[in-house]
Amino acid sequence: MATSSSPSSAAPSPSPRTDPLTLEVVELIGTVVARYYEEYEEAASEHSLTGAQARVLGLLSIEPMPMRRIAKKLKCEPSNITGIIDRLEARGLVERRPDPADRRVKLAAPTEEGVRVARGLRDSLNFAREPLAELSREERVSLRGLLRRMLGEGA
Amino acid sequence: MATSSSPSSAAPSPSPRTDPLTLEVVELIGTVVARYYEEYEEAASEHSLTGAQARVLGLLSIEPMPMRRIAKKLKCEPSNITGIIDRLEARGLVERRPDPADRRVKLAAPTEEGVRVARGLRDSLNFAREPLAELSREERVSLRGLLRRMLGEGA
DNA sequence: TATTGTTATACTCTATAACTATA
DNA sequence: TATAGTTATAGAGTATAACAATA
Repeated sequence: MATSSSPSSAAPSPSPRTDPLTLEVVELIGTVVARYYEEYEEAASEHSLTGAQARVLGLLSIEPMPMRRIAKKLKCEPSNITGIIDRLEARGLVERRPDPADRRVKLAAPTEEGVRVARGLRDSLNFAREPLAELSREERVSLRGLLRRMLGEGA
Repeated sequence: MATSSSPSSAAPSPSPRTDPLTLEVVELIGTVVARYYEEYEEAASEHSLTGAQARVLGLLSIEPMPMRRIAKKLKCEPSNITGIIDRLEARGLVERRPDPADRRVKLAAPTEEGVRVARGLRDSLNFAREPLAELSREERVSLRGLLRRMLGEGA
């Protein structure tokens, strides 16, 4: 922390755990996460969906998939997906289709109505995320770069 | 403000909803949020706490407060806090104290053990958030500025 | 024998409404 | 009368374990 020597060009970090700057950024990220989450739940609620239902529907609206895979994406137990799909199906937003290649598998796919709701959800989310409009184009490019670096190669 | 001429210096944004750059940044923020949330739940779980319990304990470790206020901070109904505090109290991490000024109020405060657990939780979180270490000091300063701008005056 | 989806069970979080004890 | 905390209730998400159908 205090008087580190830091020899090289751009010292990567003096001591990531205690550095006040890092703690401040961590705090800010926490705030972003909290706000984002709130707004996601709110947007879901406006469409009479729970957060989990909205996440599953959003996932399926990109690509139908086996129940098992949904569980992996959501990082929860497969048994939970049964109930979530049940409720989405009861509302006519999702249907279970047989997989021609493997009769054990059920493919969950959004109905037309489900696609519409997913689209509406995505739109209200983009709207909610508009704090980004505060930033100029250059700043958004900069933010994109920093977030990519933070997230590593994967993103 | 559709086809605004945007006279000033740095054009703030062409059309925040559809601009590919903005969508890309939104996507990245979504990834950060998901990862952050996962790691939070994971850290809580390592201390045998649920996410909600960890959030309440973290809150109280900064400052003891009336149950009602916890509900406001967590944006949930006050009746829910009763159960969460019950479970934290049963584990000896939190206690209910009378408020000398108002006998209706109960102040929730962490025990010594609760303070220790809260500290451990915070440490594992900071550890989990270490992707920031990828960034140089300058980059973190830049990120801090961008996040502040995004979040508006409040932060 | 292994895998997919399901059921059964138990726990936690959530909102709503009614209750109590204070104010 | 209004407020703080609680209780009761019901719905949803979660993990665990056991099951049927299929591979």
